[in-house]
Amino acid sequence: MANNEDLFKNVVSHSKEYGFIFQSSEIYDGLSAVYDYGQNGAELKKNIRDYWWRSMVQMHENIVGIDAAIFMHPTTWKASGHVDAFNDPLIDNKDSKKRYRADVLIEDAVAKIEAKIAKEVEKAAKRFENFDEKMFRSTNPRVMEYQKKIEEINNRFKDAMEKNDLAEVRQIIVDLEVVCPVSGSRNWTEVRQFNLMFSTAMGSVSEDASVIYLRPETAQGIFVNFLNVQKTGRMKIPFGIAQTGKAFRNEIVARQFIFRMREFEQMEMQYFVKPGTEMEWYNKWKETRMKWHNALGFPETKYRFHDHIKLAHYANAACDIEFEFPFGFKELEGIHSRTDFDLKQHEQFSGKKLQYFDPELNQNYVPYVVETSIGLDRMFLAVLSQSYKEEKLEDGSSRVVLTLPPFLSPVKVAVLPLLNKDGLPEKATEIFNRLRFSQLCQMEEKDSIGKRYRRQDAIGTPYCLTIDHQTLEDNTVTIRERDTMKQDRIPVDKVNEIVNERVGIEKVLARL
RNA sequence: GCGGAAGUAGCUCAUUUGGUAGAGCAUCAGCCUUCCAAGCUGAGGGUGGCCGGUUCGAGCCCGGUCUUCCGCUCCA
Repeated sequence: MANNEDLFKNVVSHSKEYGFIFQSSEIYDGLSAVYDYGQNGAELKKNIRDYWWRSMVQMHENIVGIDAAIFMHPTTWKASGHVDAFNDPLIDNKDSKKRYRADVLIEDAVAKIEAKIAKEVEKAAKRFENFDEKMFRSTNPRVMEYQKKIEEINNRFKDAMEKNDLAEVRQIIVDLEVVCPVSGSRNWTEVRQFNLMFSTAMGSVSEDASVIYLRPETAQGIFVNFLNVQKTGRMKIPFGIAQTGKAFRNEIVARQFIFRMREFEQMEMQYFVKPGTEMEWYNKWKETRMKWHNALGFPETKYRFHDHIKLAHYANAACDIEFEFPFGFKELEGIHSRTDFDLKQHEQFSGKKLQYFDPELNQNYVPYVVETSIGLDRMFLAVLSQSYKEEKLEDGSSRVVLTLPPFLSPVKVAVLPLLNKDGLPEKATEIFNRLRFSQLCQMEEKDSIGKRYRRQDAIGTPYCLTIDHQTLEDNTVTIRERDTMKQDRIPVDKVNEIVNERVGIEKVLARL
């Protein structure tokens, strides 16, 4: 077996060769960190999404699903903290390659001057008996000089930020002779504004248009609809709202194939609970989500929890479920106890109450939230890289096979007439036409049977039905199993029943 | 974002010092064969990532740009 790096490369090229993933706008040289799903990828992705949706919504009577718009009122992102947190002016030191927030560098420089003042004050306090600090500060020429400088800097910086004049921000840093603490040099790049949110304009007339953002996460669509769903669905706490959908982040560095994309799909569920019970539910959902992963049948050692030590401003507990990708253990899913932060923020910014009346306690409260959030594209990559196998066969030949869990496979069954004559294609068509009502099937007549088997192996088709001369005599076909390559003969009448049972999602859901 | 490497047919790669691009596999058509990538015949497919420069002439030299990979950095 090739090493992990080669293996990953092979997975990437396999995804293109067999229609799973293409680079976006490839004929125009592509667009960095944006990918399209091809004919097989779209099916696999849809099946993974379906597995998540069914396990969340269909299997939990107190979880319902919604589909909120990508565009949201701009204030949403002020309330959520995305506008402030994602709007920092950044600058790099060219020698140390370190990146700093420009505003922090300036603040540090100001702090240094303030320290100088403090030193003067301290010295003076020692020198004079009846020291009047206030008087000293307002009369000492050196202190006044420093103080004036600080005000100048602050005003310049404020002006620059208001005008969004990044060149001026850089000039302030240059004028202050700020040096990089690591390299000690003053070799700075331009200041750049990194906003992780994509923005666009809404409104047909440009003067009236307002800036709106493409959502950087789907969660806010759930929070703003909390009361709508609770009231119209007559939901009682604890209950959950699930959603899958696209989110957009203008990542500075986006790499590793579809692991970090600028446009990606999240599958999120926000679970609303009574304050004080959140840790209980947090642990419950950790367990439930891990079960969901393990039900796929991949080795359990491929998954691990990673607890966050440094918590985001909104969370009081958080962890990731990490998966061992070919490039190492990386975050696949996040489970966060978000407290009442989001709902309270939206209450404050919207002026609307977002509270639940608890009939048992006979009182209103803002619920706490436990969130599970998984990246669909990452899940896709996890499934694909875990299923990709390069096998050496007994006869010395080799094959590439995707040992996908059958219910996730893009094509469930391939119907193959052994010969392209003698009435076999007609018989195959008949079987194919019955089976296609319940499963996505393919029928192939071209090329040798062995070649057709390998082609189906390469896209992870779990079963091949082969129609041979015996089929015409006793109405049986062979069913070939992808992983073992073993064949059984089964009656044509039983084909639908057997196939549906084996490739169905039901037995996987039953394991949850 | 910084540094390094790469980009030739769908894929993997050739094209010795600059002289108007080839192979295998794949694809398509036909024939033959039929249970794990068989064979034969034929066909299609490339403005050499893109733009510019040097040159009589550039896939090859130079500059820029885009994309990808590796390392660092960043990452709610």
